[in-house]
Amino acid sequence: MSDNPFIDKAIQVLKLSPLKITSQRVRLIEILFKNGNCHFTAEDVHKEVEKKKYKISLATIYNCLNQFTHHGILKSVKVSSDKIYFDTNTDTHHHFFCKNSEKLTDIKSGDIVISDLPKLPEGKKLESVEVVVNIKD
Amino acid sequence: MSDNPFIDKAIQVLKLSPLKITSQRVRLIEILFKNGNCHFTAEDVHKEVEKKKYKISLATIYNCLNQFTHHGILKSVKVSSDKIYFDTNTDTHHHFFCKNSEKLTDIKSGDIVISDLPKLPEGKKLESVEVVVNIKD
DNA sequence: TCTCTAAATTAGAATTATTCTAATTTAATG
DNA sequence: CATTAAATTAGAATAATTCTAATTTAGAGA
Repeated sequence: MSDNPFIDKAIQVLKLSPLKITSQRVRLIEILFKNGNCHFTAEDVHKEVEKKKYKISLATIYNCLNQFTHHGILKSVKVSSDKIYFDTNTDTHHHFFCKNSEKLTDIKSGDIVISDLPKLPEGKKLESVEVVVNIKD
Repeated sequence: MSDNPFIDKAIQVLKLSPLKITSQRVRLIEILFKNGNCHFTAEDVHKEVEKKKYKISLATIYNCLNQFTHHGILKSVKVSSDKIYFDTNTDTHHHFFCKNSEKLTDIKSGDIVISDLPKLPEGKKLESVEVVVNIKD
């Protein structure tokens, strides 16, 4: 119990997963979920780790971000940037991506409505629908 | 005049741009537009260049793909893959991306309808809306 | 047609984000 | 506790893309 509901919830999901509870993973979750819904690149997380003087290697940061994504703690988002973004909001939703600041912001569910989905190519199954609204200053 | 309307149109756009008409650029356009609407990675183009025994370096392929994109001959598409895809269809449209084959296919305009767009963050301008429907086998 | 210059091409090096390797440490089960 | 599979780590490796600096070329103007 950390008095922060976002951190608590993420730790709960971690505990329910087959992943072990290591100090690195707990600290990364604290960084990621401190302010609720946020978007991070691996480098963002790395900087925050340095600032807090935690000893967590970049390899572990990448490992954890990927495993968290596989276990429903994070979502990954691809936009027209060469970095992978990780989103602490795992609910279905979409994004603004600002080309100037290279920052993502959530579009809250309902603020964008796709009223008609195309039929999928023969024999394929739907995995997800990603909408990115690119914006600039 | 090449008897192929896709190639002819792309060459026209090239001629109207400030880019010079080099043999490399013409050959790349021939490869890209031969079959109308298509999707290519730089490596796809490189393989095709090798197959045809053209002497066009990978650096030139990258340069040209990027310049073509800046001058409206191509569009670039980002999906959850580590490669950049280039699309010969520059009209507004969206994509299926198959996670198994790593292939893009067009969703023709009208087959997907976004009936409600969110209001943009204060002071930002709309650049584009990208919809990717991820599918799998 | 010739000259000239900015643009284009090139090979290869550099960069950048990310993943891999193999050795060491640790969580947590019994 | 003892054990072992999982996690962490430093550093090397990879893969896509961009950069560098030297050479070539397109095409405008004389």
